[in-house]
Amino acid sequence: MLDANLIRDDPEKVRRAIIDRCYDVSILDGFLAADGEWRQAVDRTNRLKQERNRVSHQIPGLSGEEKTAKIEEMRQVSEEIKTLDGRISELDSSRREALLNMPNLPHYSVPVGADENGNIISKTCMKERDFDFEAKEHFEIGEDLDIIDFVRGAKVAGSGFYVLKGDGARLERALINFMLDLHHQQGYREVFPPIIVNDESVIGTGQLPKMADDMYHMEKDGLWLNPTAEVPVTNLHRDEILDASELPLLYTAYLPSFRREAGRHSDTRGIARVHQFNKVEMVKFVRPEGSFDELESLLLDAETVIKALELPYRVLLLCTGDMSFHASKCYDIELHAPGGDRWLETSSCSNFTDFQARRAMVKYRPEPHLKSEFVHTLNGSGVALPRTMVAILENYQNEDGTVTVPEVLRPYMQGQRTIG
RNA sequence: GCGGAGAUGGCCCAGCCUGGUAAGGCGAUAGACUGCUAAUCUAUUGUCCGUAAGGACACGGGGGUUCAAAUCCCCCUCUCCGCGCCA
Repeated sequence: MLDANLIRDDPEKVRRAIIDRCYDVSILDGFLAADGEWRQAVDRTNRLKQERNRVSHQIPGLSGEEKTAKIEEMRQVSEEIKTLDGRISELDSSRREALLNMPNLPHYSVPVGADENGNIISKTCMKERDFDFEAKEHFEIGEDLDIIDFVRGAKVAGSGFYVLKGDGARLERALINFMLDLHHQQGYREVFPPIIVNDESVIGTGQLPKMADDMYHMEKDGLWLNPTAEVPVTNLHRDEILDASELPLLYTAYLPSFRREAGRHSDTRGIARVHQFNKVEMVKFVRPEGSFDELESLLLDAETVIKALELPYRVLLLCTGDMSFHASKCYDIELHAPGGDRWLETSSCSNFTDFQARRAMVKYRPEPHLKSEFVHTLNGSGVALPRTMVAILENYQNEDGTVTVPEVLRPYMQGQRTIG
């Protein structure tokens, strides 16, 4: 959510940002109209309430006709206030709705572009692997080794779900433990939050109202299945004023994530796009002034995971049109999957500046007794499991059909060197 | 799920029965005072509208009654205690 004062003071800056991000600018004009009317109405109701308060306090000292007259007068003022307050609440809703649907302002360093073609490859690491045999795709490998079972996943839950079996399940668990341990060493505190979240949380981080159709909703309880650990972890501190001395706060969490993937029909084969997947996530609460440096270090922390796994990857700096709407700046890490010669988005590291903090009311006091301010929040996957699994299976596959276990994972698999 | 008790400012806590500008304490910050510290005194310590002066709002959330609601009425959420159920 943007600062209403900033929008009033510099609407053209906001208009530029909305255009760069390919959103409809009418949302800005809608806000300005509702906001102007809202402020006038608030001013008028405040004056009326002042009058009512003043006279109401005089009434106990009055008697007879004068008292009756004042009471009648105030009854009418109260009626007027009630009508006006109703109008204010309508205006406030449209104001707020416009605010909730307005994207964050991109950082000046973000390239302007309409779609993924505007993204910039900011770094490429480790050469893609050359094969002297025909590389298989991960779903073939998984089925041949009987470690990924799509048929039974579909039986138990439906299309888009899968079962990890044997060394596949063990590899998944090894990855989770390896990543959590690494992030722990990097200074992140491990948490395991609820996997089900309420409306306030999902609004707080910005998935609602825009992404409602992408999440699983439990109507009976009014709750949502976690779409990304960013939601419960960031909302740990919703409606809190943090102690400045405890910033930056760094968290890491392993959490299953759920996406409905409504309306997406391509890319359904395999485990690269599924309804339920595990992810290890990093979340930072930081002071505003250093937040873009914190983004760079967050990216490095995520890259460390990939480097340790010795997988070929590249880092993209996303352009204005391709960033998710709550980010101010975002890097994607893509892993190379040689089976299908594809680049898979495996991590997304974003600085949301004060956008989420303002929605979720996460503040801190820069100095004792000074006015509290919004923190900046950041989030990075470190990293998404299925696509990492794809990259491992495809990059570490051997001609005989086996898969070598990456060296850093062996301690997590009782020293096992190969699968198959 | 049932019964009971609660939720008041950054924190603690009074006020509720019997409606009339949210009392007191703690902590924090600034100033005053004192060789230093402590103590003491004073001020500040939530949100919104407003350039400001000023004003409004805020007693878990939402409705209602009333000239006026922390206080009375209704609905909801959460916490604690007991009972029930349960991996």
